[in-house]
Amino acid sequence: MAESERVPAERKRRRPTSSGVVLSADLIVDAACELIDSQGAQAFTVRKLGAALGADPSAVYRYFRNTEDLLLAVADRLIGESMAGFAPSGDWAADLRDLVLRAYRSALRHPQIAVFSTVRVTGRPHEQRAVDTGIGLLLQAGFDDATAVRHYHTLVDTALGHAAVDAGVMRLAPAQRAADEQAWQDEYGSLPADEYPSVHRVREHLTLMGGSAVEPTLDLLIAALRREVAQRAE
Amino acid sequence: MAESERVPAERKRRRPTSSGVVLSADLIVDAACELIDSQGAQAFTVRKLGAALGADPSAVYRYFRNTEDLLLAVADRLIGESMAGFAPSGDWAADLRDLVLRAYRSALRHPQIAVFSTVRVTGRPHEQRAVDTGIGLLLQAGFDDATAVRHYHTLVDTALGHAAVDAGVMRLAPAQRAADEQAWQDEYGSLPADEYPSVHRVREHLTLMGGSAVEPTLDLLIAALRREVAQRAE
DNA sequence: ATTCTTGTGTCAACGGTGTTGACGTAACCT
DNA sequence: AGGTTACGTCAACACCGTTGACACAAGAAT
Repeated sequence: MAESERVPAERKRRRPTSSGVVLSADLIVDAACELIDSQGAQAFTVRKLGAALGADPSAVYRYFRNTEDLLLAVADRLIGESMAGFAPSGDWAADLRDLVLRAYRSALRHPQIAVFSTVRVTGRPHEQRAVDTGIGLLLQAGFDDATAVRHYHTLVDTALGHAAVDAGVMRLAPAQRAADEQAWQDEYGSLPADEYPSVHRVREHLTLMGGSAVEPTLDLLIAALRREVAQRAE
Repeated sequence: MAESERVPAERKRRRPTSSGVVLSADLIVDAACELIDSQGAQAFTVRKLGAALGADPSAVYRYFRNTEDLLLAVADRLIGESMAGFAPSGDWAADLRDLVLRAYRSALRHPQIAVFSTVRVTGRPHEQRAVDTGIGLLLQAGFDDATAVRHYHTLVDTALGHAAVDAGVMRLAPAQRAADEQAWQDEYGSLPADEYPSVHRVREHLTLMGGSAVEPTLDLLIAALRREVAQRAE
């Protein structure tokens, strides 16, 4: 899991910072994750990262070329984390749901990263393992090769897409986010019946628009796949 | 969400800027769209917007509370564009597919905007119209109120999620994008059969991972909805 | 033990950002 | 004609990412 160092992987001189911390690429990635998780991605800045580390912000540039480079290293760690502990049960549909939901959750854990890390093919070991596992489950279900690939693509892009959307919501400051959910009641709950009949009719249920839609979506997709398999068996 | 206007919708005093332009909220949104489309979302700043308008950057704050507020207006314009020309056929499933695909396409037509605009509840007129139409189609299909809302949420978030993912790909430089698609063949096409049996088996079909997965996804979702309605009717 | 090299933490600075408050002036109302 | 005030402008603030110069301690060489 190498990072894109500007510096040989192994460091010899470990000079502690003025506050006594001994820096390393791993430690910086740790701190970055923590910062993003606790403060929200919006709050992530190199300067705050430096403060959290107890080091001058510019020290980060001894380990990463720039902010994007650092965020890629964080994304790299994500892929590994998300698949840790995945244990197939034997039910292909349930396992697929679990696998894809893991990708979603770990992407969502770091919202800012999710937006750009979901579009690149990393080709790294963890990604390769995940792809093989997912396609394997679809083959096990009985789909032919091409269909398995197509369906895998569908599931993964859907999960990552939802992650990107939901990540955007997470990026908002908590107060802003609350206001946004409230908006469904405030702005939509009181639309006039003559101009917006459907919205008016369902106004009691608009809070359902608040949370994430991943799980309902995956449930529908997997139900459709299950049915496809069943029909094929007839 | 709070009103975007800090000012009554209709303006009386139209004082031209020092360069002779007469500002308006619409004109500012125009300029913002143009700027983002041509230069990329990264390049969008209030100061550049001011320069493009031939006005002091801070003039923007007479029309929008802050940048976020302006971007919501941009997002709503996109929704409006996408809905222009939508004509329901009477087949709720086909109409839903069309409606949602329109949202996807217009988001994708402006990849730079899509990345952030897919994320917020704008609460603005165009969005309200689209929401009412979509939920109306689901009610017409026979779903109860709460279920209609849930399914609408599912469809919209899915389409916008795919737009976000696919827009991310579009943003890559063409060379980069080609390399990324090639990676599916290069990196995955030659994985050893013993370690990655499933990927190895489907290696002929990995190019299917290239394009967008929206349509297959929507087809699966709508098939699931159709079946739900059919079962309810029994 | 002393010197030398160099990796690396620090500091100051640059040019950028969004946003705000004061200010004057032109556009409308009476 | 005069008064109000909307709104464009300006200057300033507090941030941001990033860089180049610098000091110094860790390890190597002697």
